[in-house]
Amino acid sequence: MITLKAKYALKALTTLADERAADGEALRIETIAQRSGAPKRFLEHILLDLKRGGLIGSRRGRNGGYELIKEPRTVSLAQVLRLIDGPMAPLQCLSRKAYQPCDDCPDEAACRVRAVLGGFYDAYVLMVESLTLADFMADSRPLERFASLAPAAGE
Amino acid sequence: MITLKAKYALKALTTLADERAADGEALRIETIAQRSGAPKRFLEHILLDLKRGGLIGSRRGRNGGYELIKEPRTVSLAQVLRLIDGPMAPLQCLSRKAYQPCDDCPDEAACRVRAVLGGFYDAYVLMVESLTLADFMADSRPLERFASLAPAAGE
DNA sequence: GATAATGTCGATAATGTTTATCGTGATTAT
DNA sequence: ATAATCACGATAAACATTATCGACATTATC
Repeated sequence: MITLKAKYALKALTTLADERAADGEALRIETIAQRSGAPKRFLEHILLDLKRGGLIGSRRGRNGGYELIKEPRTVSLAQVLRLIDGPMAPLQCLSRKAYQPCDDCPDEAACRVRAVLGGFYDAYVLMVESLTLADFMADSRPLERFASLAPAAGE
Repeated sequence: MITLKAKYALKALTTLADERAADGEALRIETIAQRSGAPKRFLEHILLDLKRGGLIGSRRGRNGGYELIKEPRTVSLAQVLRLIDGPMAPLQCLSRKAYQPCDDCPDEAACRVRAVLGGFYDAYVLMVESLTLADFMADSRPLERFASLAPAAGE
């Protein structure tokens, strides 16, 4: 499960990406809240996170608002999930950006769970890094690129 | 992140699978705790969950203990994760075994987040269902079967 | 049948995470 | 000035995670 916060973030980013595609203005929090369905006061914090992450920009004061400052196809799902929900790895000892040894593991190299999930996580990362905000916008079939996986299910 | 509880469960199952492969006896909680590194009193509950899930069997009383009652290659990672951590879907509205409409979504069919993550989750499920306890045991290279994914990273 | 070994299982609790809401301050256009 | 708007720390309710404990049930053995 991704958190609801991350879901709101993706909806907000999609809203901003749509607006950008339409050559629109910066959008107020209120407007983003309405279009994305996120609670306004909660969304404030989410937008701040996205801003700190360099994905969106803001203007304060009258006529202020938020706008996307990256090309949608350069913003990966992985980037957003890491920014909002933190490390994605199934085990902390497998995290690329936030590695930490697991407290319960005396010998990391001997850990079978780590070995198996490590291989799995490699594939996982390829997927979430190849999905981008652009995939959330139009009527794309973004995951047909993973169709090659299907044969693996047969075994 | 999978929970520590799920990690303990996988280590315990691997321990039991190893014992089974060696034609060993049922193992006491204490012994499983030592071999898997899980706290004994916490492990109790985990083993109960695994028993209720039909993966292991137990004998009470003197000379009691736990043993794996399934062929390791018939126990998927997905099964264990669902049993211990609950639904795996990135959104509850995408869960196969525990579907529920998302509270924040007025129109599920129009939800772009759902559409994109849905495609992603399909691939994810194929992976976790094709990994089995057998992959955790020997010196296997379980994830080479997902090597076909690699080209997708190039774009 | 008494005893010791062992699984069963509900209660409790410390800690952290998630999902918010609120008040106040800072900035900007008019 | 004033009104509109973002910035951001404080707070809190609800829930999840990670345990530990005590008491009970079952079984083998003496």
